[in-house]
Amino acid sequence: MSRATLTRDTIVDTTIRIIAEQGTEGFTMRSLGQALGTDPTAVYRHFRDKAELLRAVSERLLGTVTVDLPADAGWRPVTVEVCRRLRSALLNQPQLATALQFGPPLQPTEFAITETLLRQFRLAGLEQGAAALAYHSVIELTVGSAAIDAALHSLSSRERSQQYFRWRSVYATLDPAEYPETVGASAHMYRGTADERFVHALEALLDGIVPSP
Amino acid sequence: MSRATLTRDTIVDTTIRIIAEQGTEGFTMRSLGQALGTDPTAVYRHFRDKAELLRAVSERLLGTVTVDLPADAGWRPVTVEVCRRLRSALLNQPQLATALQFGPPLQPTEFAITETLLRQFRLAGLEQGAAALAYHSVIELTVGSAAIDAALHSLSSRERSQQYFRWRSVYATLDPAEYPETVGASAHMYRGTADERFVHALEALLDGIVPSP
DNA sequence: CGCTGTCGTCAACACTGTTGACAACGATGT
DNA sequence: ACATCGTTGTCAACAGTGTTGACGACAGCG
Repeated sequence: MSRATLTRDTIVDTTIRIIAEQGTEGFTMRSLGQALGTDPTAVYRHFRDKAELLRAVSERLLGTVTVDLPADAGWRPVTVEVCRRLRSALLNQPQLATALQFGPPLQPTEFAITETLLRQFRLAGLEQGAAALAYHSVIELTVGSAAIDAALHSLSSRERSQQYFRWRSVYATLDPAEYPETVGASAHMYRGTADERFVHALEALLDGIVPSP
Repeated sequence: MSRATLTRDTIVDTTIRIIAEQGTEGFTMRSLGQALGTDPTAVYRHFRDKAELLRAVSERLLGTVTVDLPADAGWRPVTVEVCRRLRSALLNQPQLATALQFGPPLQPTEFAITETLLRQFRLAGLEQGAAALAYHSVIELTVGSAAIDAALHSLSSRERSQQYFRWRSVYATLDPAEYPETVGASAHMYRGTADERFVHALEALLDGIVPSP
């Protein structure tokens, strides 16, 4: 019986589970302790503070972004796949922005993402400076898409559809004299899944970055 | 002898000032009360809770986005200008994501932004469905750019430049064998101002959305 | 066996947003 | 002019947050 019931891995596991089940607000040090079956402050034996724990969580989530990528798919499908995975990882942890506050000097997995994306853009024929700008561009789009959809991510797909429908209704019932375009396009707003909208935007961005012949 | 010392406008003013000076973490109900010279709980006579106050703040900030737009500049400069203003407004209030949690049924100013952007895309020749997708795309990019730069926004331009330099150094000193592209492009990362990078990304996105002949 | 260092436990601190009772004050009706 | 009323600032307090320091149980080791 390993008396050490608590380890960094199990703590990170439980943290991810809590956030996935109850959302980012339902995760507190005390709820974590309860889920672990220990005193809440026992976690501080393994992590300096909550920020370090969340950094470890983001490290775990971001670790899946660049693994097992299709080798011979070409730069563009690989780029889309990496960004989709990154967006998915960010969705599971909106608080990553907090951990990201310290900037790039982060975890090894972040460097792997940067390296992978930069390589794809170089494969696409971009110079180093253009590749760096392209990297910043796709990261901004990916983070934004995740931030916008983070609130609805904890909902079921049914509830999400209902929410989209509700928003379309709001747009549709605006004053047509004041908001003609919004009313006219209301049926097309928030159509499909958030992932589909993101991929559409990403494809457009990539079209603009690397114009196809 | 101002008896009605507190009003919604002055509270919103002070809130914006505190967030601008001390960042989003330095703003609490108690610090707000101290800045107002009243008891912290007096604010609750004018706003139901902190969320409603922040909604009023976002309403104030977003109100400047669509006013006095150049009339005959063409859809593209107008779109860029609106997105730049929106990004600037979001930068001043990272917590807007919290207020935005409730989704589109928000304030009138948000509808004005949506209407303006949709009209520009219609002017560019897009159908209603394509305009809606384009709207979602530019919003995602704008929100993401603001989210990424929010952490550094409270810094002075000098400190910001130093931070950028520090990050470039981190990239430059990685293992070239493992991260060749990152090391190679390190000198081009985080170049220029964040606004310039955003406009570059936005221009690329617009190129992809509405291909120029 | 005894020692040492790790690690879970407990109480407590400073802080947050928020609420209900209380009181001062201007405005209002007769 | 007086009493009344509703608005609004004040105060104490509550539940909840992250975090710290003292305490003690336990494993491994000489």
